[in-house]
Amino acid sequence: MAISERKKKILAAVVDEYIRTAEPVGSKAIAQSAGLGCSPATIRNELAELVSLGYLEQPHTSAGRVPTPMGYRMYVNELMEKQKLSLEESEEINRRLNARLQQLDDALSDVSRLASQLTDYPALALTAQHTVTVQRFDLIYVDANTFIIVLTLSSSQAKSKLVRLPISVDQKLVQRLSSLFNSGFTGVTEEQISPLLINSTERAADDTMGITSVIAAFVLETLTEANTPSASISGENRLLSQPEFRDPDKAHRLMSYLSGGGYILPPNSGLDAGDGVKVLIGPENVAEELKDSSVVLASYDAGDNTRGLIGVVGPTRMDYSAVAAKLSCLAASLSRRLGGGEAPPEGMHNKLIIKGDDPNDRR
Amino acid sequence: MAISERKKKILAAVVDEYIRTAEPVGSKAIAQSAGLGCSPATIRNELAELVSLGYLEQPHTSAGRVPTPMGYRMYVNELMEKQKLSLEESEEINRRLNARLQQLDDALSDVSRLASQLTDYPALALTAQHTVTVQRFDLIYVDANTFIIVLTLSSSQAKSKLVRLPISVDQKLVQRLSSLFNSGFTGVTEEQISPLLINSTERAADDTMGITSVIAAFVLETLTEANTPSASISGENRLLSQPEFRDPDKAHRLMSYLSGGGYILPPNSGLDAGDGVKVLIGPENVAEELKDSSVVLASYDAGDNTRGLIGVVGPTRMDYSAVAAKLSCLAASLSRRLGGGEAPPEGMHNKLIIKGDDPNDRR
DNA sequence: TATTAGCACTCGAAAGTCAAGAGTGCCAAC
DNA sequence: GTTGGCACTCTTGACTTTCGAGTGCTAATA
Repeated sequence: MAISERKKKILAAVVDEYIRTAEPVGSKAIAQSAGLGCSPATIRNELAELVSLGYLEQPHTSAGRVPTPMGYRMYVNELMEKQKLSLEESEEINRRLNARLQQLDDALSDVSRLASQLTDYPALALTAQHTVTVQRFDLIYVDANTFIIVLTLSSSQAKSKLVRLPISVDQKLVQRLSSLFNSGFTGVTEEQISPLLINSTERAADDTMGITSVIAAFVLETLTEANTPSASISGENRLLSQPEFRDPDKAHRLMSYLSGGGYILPPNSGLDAGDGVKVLIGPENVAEELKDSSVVLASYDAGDNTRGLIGVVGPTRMDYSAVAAKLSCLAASLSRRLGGGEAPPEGMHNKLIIKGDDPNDRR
Repeated sequence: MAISERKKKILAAVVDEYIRTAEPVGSKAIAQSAGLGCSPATIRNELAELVSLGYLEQPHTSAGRVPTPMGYRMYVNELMEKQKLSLEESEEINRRLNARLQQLDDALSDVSRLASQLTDYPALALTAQHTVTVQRFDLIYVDANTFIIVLTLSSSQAKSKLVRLPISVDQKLVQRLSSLFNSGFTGVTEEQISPLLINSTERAADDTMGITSVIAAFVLETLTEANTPSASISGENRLLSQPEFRDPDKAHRLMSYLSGGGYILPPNSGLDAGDGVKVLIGPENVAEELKDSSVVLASYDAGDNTRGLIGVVGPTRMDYSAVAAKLSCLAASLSRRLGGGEAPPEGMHNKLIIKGDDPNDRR
């Protein structure tokens, strides 16, 4: 349904103002702010129509207007001015991202923390489900009681573990195991590692001390960890500064949903491609707990043909424009760093160590 | 100053009751609960004295009594019955700890999350400052563009990184670098790694491609990370279910202090030894933000001659007894797993990967 | 026909009032 | 030293009142 140009301007003004103040906005305020030269009375007529069209609502008869989810949707799709970050701002983001990613590991939680700091809302970072295999297998013999397992994964990470044994092992045995694992366990997925395979390796290596199973356990553990999509959430506490979460119960419900590793995405939707930013407004969310909050999502190229997500959660009255701009810049920076086989900048190599939040952790 | 036996009983009853209900407790309630056969009037007299001694206070003239920090202190030191966990409970803790630690990495955040779940308060886990060195150094040559760095640390961890280069390297060069690093970079602390050392290694290896500095950077990064004391905090949101944090501003202040990696400990106090549990009540905390909260801390043996801390933060009206019992059990379990050079149980090896929370993250 | 000024009306938020109840402090009696 | 009794205090919650922002409608106007 088409809407007059003026109605759009008014709707935009209502949303902008409401985002700014969190208070229902009245006709007078609009008459001043939106530069269309007409009186409050005229605006009131238009507002009444916008209400009956479903874009706005009134908390009660004699209050100002508040956008409905449909109103926000219209705003996000057509009305809001796409905010461009200034050059300094986007360089700032790059710089901070760089500073973080130079650290080892924990990229995911660093990214979510950064997103939260940038936007001042709770933020999350997710990795996609993924099928990682072992590409190469090394055992380093240290001494009779000690060796190191080094796995090179198809995701271009190396994972290692120091194993100390209460018994002595023969260097020969370690070498045998190394080459057996290299032929038997490379290129296989997590599911293909069967007790059968482990047993036959154990026999072939002539391993009577159960070392094979220790190694196999590490391989499995590592693959499981690398395959599990994982999430990191930061800055839940920032919810509390939003007036819509002044009710501690409401805040608590959402926060514990989030820190329980809440599932933000519609399960089928997958992570879509492109650097586009996706906005889920209020009831558009599947999770009951999010029905009156909004989520802004941006996806990034995590290399190894997978994509990850960064998102921000806030009240429906969220500064969509600013958040979208920042997330999109952050996602682009991340993609540049992690993605696409390009040689990354000096000293930086693909690494996005997957980090587990236990999804059973909800309470 | 000595206090009559009866006063102690009464004080204990007040604290117990207040912990349970969060409401000021009156003389009548005590007369019933504490099994000392005397009337409310008698109790009132005693209460008045306890107030003037500083153990209790009244929110206003005609309200029940509430413990002061000094009252809690007395309670914690002498009065509270040391709660013993039932065998099932402590086995439950062990079991859950085990389930978590079998995962790779992230031990710290798993531990804090577990502590928070057990106690239903926000919890944190800290590692001590630490001086880790490289014990052994391996380079694995993969192909002309790829090699793997494997560091074995004095903390009995192995850390590895896959390095892909845009240029080709000679296998010989990799070997030379491996042995040079093994002699030059083992046993040295982070501070001892100087540009001088790096330069001389580079020259000795005849490395014209800057590979030495890539490796040295990884060594430095790894040591820095391993040496940095780090903290993980979980379950901040649980604060919101405490009536004393119904005020969102108050809750917000404390939560952002905590998730900013707040410094809980008096800077000089160090982490003390022993499995004792330490309680900091209200104003005993140094941080302004904690002045009206309490902290319960337990230290664990993190192996490698260092100790770590687990702690729980809550209102001064905290169930000290239960929290102390749980933390102490958890710390003991952890110590058993990480500490003391003992061979850990099947499949478990020393690993407490240090995980960074950026201390500059405060806002 | 679209816009505007004017005005009565509505409703929520904030302030004020009041009664009920829990708990005290004190006194006199045991 | 302990207890029952009683007047007093202070908070809490319910109820009322007031105030003001904002509306919807109508009639006048461009």
